[in-house]
Amino acid sequence: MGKAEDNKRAKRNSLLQRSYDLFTTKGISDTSISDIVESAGVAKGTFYFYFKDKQDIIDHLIARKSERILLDAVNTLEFKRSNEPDMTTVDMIITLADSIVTDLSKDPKLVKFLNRNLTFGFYHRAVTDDTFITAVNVHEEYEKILHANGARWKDESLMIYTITEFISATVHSIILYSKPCDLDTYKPYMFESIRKLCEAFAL
Amino acid sequence: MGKAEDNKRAKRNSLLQRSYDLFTTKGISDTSISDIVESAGVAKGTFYFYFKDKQDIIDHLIARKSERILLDAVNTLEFKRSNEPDMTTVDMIITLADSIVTDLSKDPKLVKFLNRNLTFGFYHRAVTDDTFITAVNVHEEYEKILHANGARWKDESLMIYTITEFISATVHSIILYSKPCDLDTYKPYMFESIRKLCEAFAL
Amino acid sequence: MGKAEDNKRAKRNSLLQRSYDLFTTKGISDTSISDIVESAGVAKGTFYFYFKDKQDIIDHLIARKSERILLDAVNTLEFKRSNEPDMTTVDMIITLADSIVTDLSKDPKLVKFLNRNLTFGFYHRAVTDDTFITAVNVHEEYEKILHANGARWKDESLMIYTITEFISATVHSIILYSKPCDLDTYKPYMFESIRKLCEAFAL
Amino acid sequence: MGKAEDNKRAKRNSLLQRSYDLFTTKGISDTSISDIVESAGVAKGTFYFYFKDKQDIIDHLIARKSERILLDAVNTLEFKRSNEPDMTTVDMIITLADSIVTDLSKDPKLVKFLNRNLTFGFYHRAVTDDTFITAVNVHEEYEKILHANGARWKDESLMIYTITEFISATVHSIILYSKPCDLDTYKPYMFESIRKLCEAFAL
DNA sequence: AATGAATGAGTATTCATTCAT
DNA sequence: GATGAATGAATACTCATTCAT
Repeated sequence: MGKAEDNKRAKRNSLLQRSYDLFTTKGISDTSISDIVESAGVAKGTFYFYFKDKQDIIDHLIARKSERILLDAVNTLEFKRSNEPDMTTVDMIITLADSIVTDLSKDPKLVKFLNRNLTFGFYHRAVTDDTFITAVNVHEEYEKILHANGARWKDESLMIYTITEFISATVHSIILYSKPCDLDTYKPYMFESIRKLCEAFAL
Repeated sequence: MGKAEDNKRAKRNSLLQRSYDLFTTKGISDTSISDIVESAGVAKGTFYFYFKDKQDIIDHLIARKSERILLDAVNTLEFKRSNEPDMTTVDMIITLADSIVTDLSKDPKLVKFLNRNLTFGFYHRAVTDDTFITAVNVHEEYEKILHANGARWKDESLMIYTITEFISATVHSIILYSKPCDLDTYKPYMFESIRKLCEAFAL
Repeated sequence: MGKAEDNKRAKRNSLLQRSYDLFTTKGISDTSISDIVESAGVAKGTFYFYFKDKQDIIDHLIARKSERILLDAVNTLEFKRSNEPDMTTVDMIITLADSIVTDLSKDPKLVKFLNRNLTFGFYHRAVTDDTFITAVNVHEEYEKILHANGARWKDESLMIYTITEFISATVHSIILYSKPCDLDTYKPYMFESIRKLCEAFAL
Repeated sequence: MGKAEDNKRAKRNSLLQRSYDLFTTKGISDTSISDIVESAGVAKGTFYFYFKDKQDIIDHLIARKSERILLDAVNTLEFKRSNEPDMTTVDMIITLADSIVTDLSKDPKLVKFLNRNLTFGFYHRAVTDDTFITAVNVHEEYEKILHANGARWKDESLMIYTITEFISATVHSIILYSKPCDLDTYKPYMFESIRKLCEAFAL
């Protein structure tokens, strides 16, 4: 039983991993299903056993990758809080943002791939498998942080949306093209901006 | 003499207009050059006489449309200032944002087409013809407004970048899918956010 | 098992045969891939499953056809030698030439198709599949004949090159246009010329 | 009068020269009429005033270039004969061949362009303008040389055909790819071969 | 669960040629 | 004689998808 299951999971992961490599190397539209299955060493039909179509595997990849970034930020924050238990909520948010931006700046290919779709994991997709189920947990995780220290906000959901969109939008051109400036130059403005955005949602 | 010139311009405009209609109706990648020329009533070769390729006409369209939105906002502001000469710079920025968002909300197809590329006219393209030349003037126009009343900022360029990216990123999902809320609900948060972002750049 | 293999081979051969017919009837550049697949009764994609592109099928055809001509000449020679074991090497070469020219004269379309590329099988192509592998053997076969009776030459490779180029160049216009004379008129001159060319390479 | 004539001739020559440059640089089929007229600085329609189509300008170019090579050889021979009045006809032919091959080896692009069509000027084309009329004179020139010293041959026309085809066929791959050997290595074999071919046509 | 041969609609792009001015 | 805007047929090649095995 488990053996066949493992085999399936391995094949699926191989397809995901290889297609991600190809997407980030050659670009999405220049990567064909043929390229993917050849790289993964499976037959063409097999691809369609595991994924509905090309967009389907792209969506899974975005969810998977953005989830990792978002959860990594949560972990970083938790570690920091264990040393500084008295952080304000705003400082916690800045910490999350810093982690996200730092992760992204280490992986410009991922930035290109996500293409400002960092928020994807939160909203745009029906929950079809475990990957997406976890993505939902991410959202909950963030709401929990917002409420830490009994902080209250005008609208938590809109606040998450606003800040996340702000980060992924501004960071995009800066990481990929260093335009209109490089990341280190922009970071202070960004953190100050986030701080101010928090104020905008403060009760 | 001018007759032939007029004829050319008319044909070019027809291609631009028809392709925009098709792009926003069927989507960009589902619109073929065949569709465009058929709709414009010209031969296929004619398309390639006026535009280098599909991306070329898309770029011209984005520049043209975003330029109109951006300039419309400037005009709206100027009209308002003629009645309220004492507006603060921040209020002027909010006015610009309001005009842009209002324009976009009236034309969701345009939002979809621009796909968060509102800033396109500002940065991403060499200046090759009159369309793009005007786009440059837009940028100057906005810098002028920032400096009205002798206001001073930490970095005008980064400020324009930050606010423009903020608007186009947040507005996108809201206008197209009313997610996570509709525009009227979001507007107060948005304006408050912009106000705060200005603070972040205030000297 | 073998069934699927047979089917593939049959389809491949059908493409080869039909494209040859079209190439020699309408001309190579006036034959489109559409024409070929329509004639072979397969889908367009199928063509590209079996051949890399148009030039690829042309190369295979040239190798295939020139190989047949060249090997046919070897067989003719072997049959003749079984009756006349004492042939001189020069007479053997004339015999080969006669067989080649006779074959070609029976098939002007092939002459046009090969377009002075008779030597193709010898030199110009990496050995990629069985067709081309055989082509290599042809070359060895000819070297063997040159060395029959212990004959020695200044340079066998250059000799084969010289004579093969001589035949394919002179025969071309004569078979296709009977210019500057017809083949029967030219043959004595040709054989005498070859005899003399052999002398030029005799040690 | 003459002025307009001169202008026409200049334009025609410009088209010929520029197209030759493009044909030998980019290749014939990769050179479009657009490329030619752009390079020559005339309008598209003008091309069709001077030449019937692409093949027409190619034919004129081949005639023009091969004529020059062939006449250059005649001049070289005449110069040599003024010093060595007692040359045998065979030596004269070798001298012609040497001149032709030397010219070609200095200009591989021309070899590629002529593509074994050196004999073109002699046979394949109706005489339509002065260029081609001259080409005919070339032929007469060569017959005259064959008859020098009262030499007699089985068939002068076939002899010219045979030797010319021999040269252009063998020299092609050698100059362009140094295959199967380089020109200096091949020259002795070539001259010996030509000498022998002359014997084949000797009465 | 996996294969891979077969599909065929679909696309962008080229270019020789024409003809009204 | 010259122009260049307009043509539109023609073509090679791709690729997501299916389905019999």
